[in-house]
Amino acid sequence: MQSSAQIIPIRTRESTCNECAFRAECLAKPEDDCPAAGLEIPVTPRILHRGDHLFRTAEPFQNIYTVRSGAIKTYVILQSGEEQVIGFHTPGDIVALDAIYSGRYVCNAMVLDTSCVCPLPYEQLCRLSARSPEIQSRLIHKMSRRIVDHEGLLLVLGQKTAEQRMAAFLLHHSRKQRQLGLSEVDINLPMSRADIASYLALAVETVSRVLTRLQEAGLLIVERSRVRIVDLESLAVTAEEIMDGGPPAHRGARRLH
Amino acid sequence: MQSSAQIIPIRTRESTCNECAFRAECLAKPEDDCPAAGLEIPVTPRILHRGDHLFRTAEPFQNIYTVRSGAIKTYVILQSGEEQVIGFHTPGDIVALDAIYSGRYVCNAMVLDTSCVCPLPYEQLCRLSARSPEIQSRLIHKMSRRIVDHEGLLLVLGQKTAEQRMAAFLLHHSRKQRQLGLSEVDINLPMSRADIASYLALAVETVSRVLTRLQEAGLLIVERSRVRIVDLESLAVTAEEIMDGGPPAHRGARRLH
DNA sequence: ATTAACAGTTGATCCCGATCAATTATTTCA
DNA sequence: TGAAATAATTGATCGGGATCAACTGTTAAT
Repeated sequence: MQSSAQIIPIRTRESTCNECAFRAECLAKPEDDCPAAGLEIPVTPRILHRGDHLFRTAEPFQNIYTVRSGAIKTYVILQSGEEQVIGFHTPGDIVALDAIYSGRYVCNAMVLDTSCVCPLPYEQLCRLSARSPEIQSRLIHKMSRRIVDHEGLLLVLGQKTAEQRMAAFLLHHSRKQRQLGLSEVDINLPMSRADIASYLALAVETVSRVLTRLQEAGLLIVERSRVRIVDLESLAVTAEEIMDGGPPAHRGARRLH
Repeated sequence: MQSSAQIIPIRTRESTCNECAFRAECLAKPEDDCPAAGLEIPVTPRILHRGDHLFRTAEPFQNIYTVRSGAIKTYVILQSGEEQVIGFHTPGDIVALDAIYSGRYVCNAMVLDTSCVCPLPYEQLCRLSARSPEIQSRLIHKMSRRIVDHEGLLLVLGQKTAEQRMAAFLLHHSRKQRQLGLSEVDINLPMSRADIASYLALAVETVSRVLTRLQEAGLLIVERSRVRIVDLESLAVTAEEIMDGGPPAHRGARRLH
């Protein structure tokens, strides 16, 4: 488990958000300087590795975490003992927004890939946002966006076929990567097939089969945790529900219900 | 459509939250008086009737709405032309938290039953919450709770059988009613079977069949939009996933996946 | 009261995706 | 390096719930 990733050169001593290259995607303001020095959030970025936990269910809630790099999965353990994946979090995302309500973490957060996160003490963030309308607005926007994303996911889980779910999942990652200035066709999936299956409410076998099918249809090239999107357009058509009466351009896009 | 409900005696002129009987469930503070008169939110409660719309998709976002009484459903129109129900909102809930992110309403909000709502101009609310940590905290808590609820719903849609979904749905309403000081066994369902089916990602026929089955099992008495829960305990067992190895106390509770 | 439009229930059949089973990579660690 | 454990793929079968179809209330309008 001890790899060279451990010695990534990053300052882990306390610093402020003014120095952070990721501030445009974070809670801090996008401008070059905070208008008042007092508005800076002192943070201690942490490097974590695959398998590490940020927090676990029922622990008292102290920090929310902004993801700077890497990937985090949140999950709960069902009464059956099975693991149920709740979400995947990549750079720009905030982890633990669901813990604010109860004051306890409601899921476990596990690192999928070497990651850098900024723990933000919630109490401190509240005091800060009370003095800074901009920070307050950013937090609320992040939360609103999470609600929108969840509503989209509810549609996917409730109304889409296995093929459509997988397509929507890949498109989501594609768009997120583009938003971060990365490639929108070379997708890295740091989570296991089992994680994807749990998240999309499918069987592992189905995930595997659907990936194969999408590859055979010429939409993807799948190579382990590496997926290259060959036909982004068709993938979008597959994910979205087709308009009635339109030409059935692609075999993968059927309607349901 | 013109019923006596129209003449409910309520002051619809502008008033403040200090006078609202529902403030404990609203965004305003629970204490008897606001510490500063300036923190009061001037609101104009509105009475709406079945079929009325609070707002529609793509309209510019101006207000969030707190529900005082009645029931609101939010929905979107899919490309197929079908209606997809996103959520049901009852007293204490806030409608349009998902519109903050984009600045546009992302769904339609239709009144299911004669309702009283308070439109809260979002800009105004922001300015207010910037000066009142309590208000800010309440808004954030409401949003966090919505996120938690969505996560629960994702589990239900993704991992539960038709029977479990229906049981979870009824329990959700039961608990909400109890929280409001109403009966936890006499549930009123102001939405149609089609609405329930859409929300739970089931066919209308399945909703009907499951209700019949739960009634035959002695857990419910179904009478049109009126459901009486006879065996709350068994309904909870049906909804929750059963612990492995435990005695299979109830026929309705099987595991899946 | 009569009809139409709609909402809800019940029955028969079918299909997508889960499950069971076997095989083939790929890690992990002695 | 090799063995054991784990992850991923592929095949065969089965079932929960969708779909199609018919029927039965309810509500609405004249």
